[in-house]
Amino acid sequence: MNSRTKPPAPLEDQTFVALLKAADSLASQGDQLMKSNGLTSAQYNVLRILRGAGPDGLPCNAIGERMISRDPDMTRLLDRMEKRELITRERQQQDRRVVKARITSEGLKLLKKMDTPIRELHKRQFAHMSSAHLKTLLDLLTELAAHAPE
Amino acid sequence: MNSRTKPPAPLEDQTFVALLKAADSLASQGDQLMKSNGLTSAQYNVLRILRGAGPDGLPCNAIGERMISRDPDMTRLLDRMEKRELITRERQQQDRRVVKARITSEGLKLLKKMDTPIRELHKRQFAHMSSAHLKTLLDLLTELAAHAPE
DNA sequence: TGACAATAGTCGTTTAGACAACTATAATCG
DNA sequence: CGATTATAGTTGTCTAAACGACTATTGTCA
Repeated sequence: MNSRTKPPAPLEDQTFVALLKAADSLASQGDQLMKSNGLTSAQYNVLRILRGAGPDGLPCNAIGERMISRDPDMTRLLDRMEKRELITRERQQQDRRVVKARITSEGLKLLKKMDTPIRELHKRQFAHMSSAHLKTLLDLLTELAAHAPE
Repeated sequence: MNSRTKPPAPLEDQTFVALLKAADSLASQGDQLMKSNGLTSAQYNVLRILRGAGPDGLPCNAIGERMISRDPDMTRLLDRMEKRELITRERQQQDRRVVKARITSEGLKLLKKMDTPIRELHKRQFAHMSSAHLKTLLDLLTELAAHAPE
């Protein structure tokens, strides 16, 4: 009896789903913002990473390692960005296997234009949360990341 | 002076990135498990939703609403699953606009086979976290979801 | 009732993601 | 040195995602 009420899902399962849903919700709002600037979120990510890397640029695989979600086809992702002149690529002389990517001034300009809207989006997304809760959330997520494989 | 140290990113920005990275990490482990059973995570999601819906099935758009990340092309997602006989589809007589999907016994069998491995994956993913921390994390994520747009 | 709007799903097309096989270069070590 | 292995990136191919336009059916209300 009481056969109609399901047992509650285990805490880990609930958290798994909640984490993915929250991430999807936040990300899709971010995606919209990127898209309105003609970028995918992967492209935006690459630009931010390259801005952070400075004028020395970064080899392709180093970009991949720093991305939020690793792109399995960095070559063609960068192809598209190079075609739009958001980045440049140059094969290294010292080690001719590596190709270093750098952000162009046009890429920097685009990023700069997006900085404020993105900052404000993130503020809005967490606006309802006290900064203590926010800090706790960040700590727990960091803890989670620390134990993730590689 | 001290011009080489960047100011720390605002808490919201850090949390945004940490949330997306954590979700990506957990999800990609999940994806591997799905894939080893011949499913994408979207397909797995649909199967779980349809199992939860019971023998009455669900209209396509209701499936979309319940998914972790809404698929913009439910038709062809279900096409592929119907072709593999994991689900059936049937147009309703009462309202001939709606098509109801139901899980087949083969779909149920596949899900059942995956239940334990998935349960164990989730347990492993959160193994390092005390159940108090886990509960806190779930609460914070739920709070976040509650304030997300629709 | 009959035009208009809303809802549910489908289909065409372009583009990007996933995976594996491949090329080129460099490092290692007997 | 020369064979082997490791690293870095590229390319081919297949499938799926994204986006919009489209069809069919039902609801609304003047």
